[in-house]
Amino acid sequence: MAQIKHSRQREAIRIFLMSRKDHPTAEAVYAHVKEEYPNISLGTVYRNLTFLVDNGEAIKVPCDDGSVHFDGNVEPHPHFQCRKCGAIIDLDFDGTKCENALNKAAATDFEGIIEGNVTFFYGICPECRRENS
Amino acid sequence: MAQIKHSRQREAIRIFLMSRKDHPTAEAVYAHVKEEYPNISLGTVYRNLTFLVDNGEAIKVPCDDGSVHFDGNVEPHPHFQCRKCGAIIDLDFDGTKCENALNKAAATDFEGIIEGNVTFFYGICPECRRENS
DNA sequence: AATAAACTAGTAATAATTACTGTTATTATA
DNA sequence: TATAATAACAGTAATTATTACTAGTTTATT
Ligand SMILES: [Mn+2]
Ligand SMILES: [Mn+2]
Ligand SMILES: [Zn+2]
Ligand SMILES: [Zn+2]
Repeated sequence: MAQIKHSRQREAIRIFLMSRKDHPTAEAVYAHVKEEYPNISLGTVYRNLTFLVDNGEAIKVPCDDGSVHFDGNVEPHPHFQCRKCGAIIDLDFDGTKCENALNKAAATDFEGIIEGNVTFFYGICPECRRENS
Repeated sequence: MAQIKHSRQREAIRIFLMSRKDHPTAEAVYAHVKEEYPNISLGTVYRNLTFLVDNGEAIKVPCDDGSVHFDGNVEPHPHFQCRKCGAIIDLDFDGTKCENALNKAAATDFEGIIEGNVTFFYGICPECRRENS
């Protein structure tokens, strides 16, 4: 029952995450919030990102290349990463049907419990595609 | 055309990976190969794991929790991680159909190129399920 | 056997993240 | 509104995973 106190820094981080669609890293969040709070510490950013994730106000997006990004959009939605530039992009389609089908298929002959799955897409992002052609 | 020279250490790592079904981490590989080659360096393990992955003799399995595991089974197959104990387990079913369907669905209204996707399952492994009940 | 270069052990360096500590900001309450 | 309790902070140190470096060793070729 430890109470939660408001903090300007946490709020700034939250607002920033929600305003972005490009899934910033902890470092990117730090770089931005530093403009408003020049003394903010990187530890504070990490602590609050974890806090927000734990409280359902943000999502942690661990990518296939090992990098970790954050998302202010907590609606479940699939992600895509560009093999060229590493950008993380939202994919706007509903994969629920496929997801459920996969879970069901996976559960066959499996003695454990399949609770769900995360599908991560990769390829070439629109920008890199244009540049390349 | 840099030639490749055989090395006992690399071979030991390769053999060990192939003999395992539990997807060891770099550290776990190190711990084991150290028994046969007490002087082997952790750097050598990392270098060779990367080598094997680059040469199609192993697969790198970056998990949702940030940990990185390795797999001597290079046949494409889906993975599952237990939320309780963290174990990585192979799932023996063919998800190709769903995967293709997902790629197609994802490609709709997407200006980039969807090359593929990685689906990672999570839940409770058989062992943890038994213990818990 | 001699040579060249790939590979190794040992160690140092880097990157990402977490832990610690004394100080500050926030909230509840007198 | 002042006081008190403590959540949260800044600054820094520590940890973890991984990569880079270098002098010496092993492997393959002549
Ligand atoms: Mn997103
Ligand atoms: Mn496997
Ligand atoms: Zn791109
Ligand atoms: Zn388990």
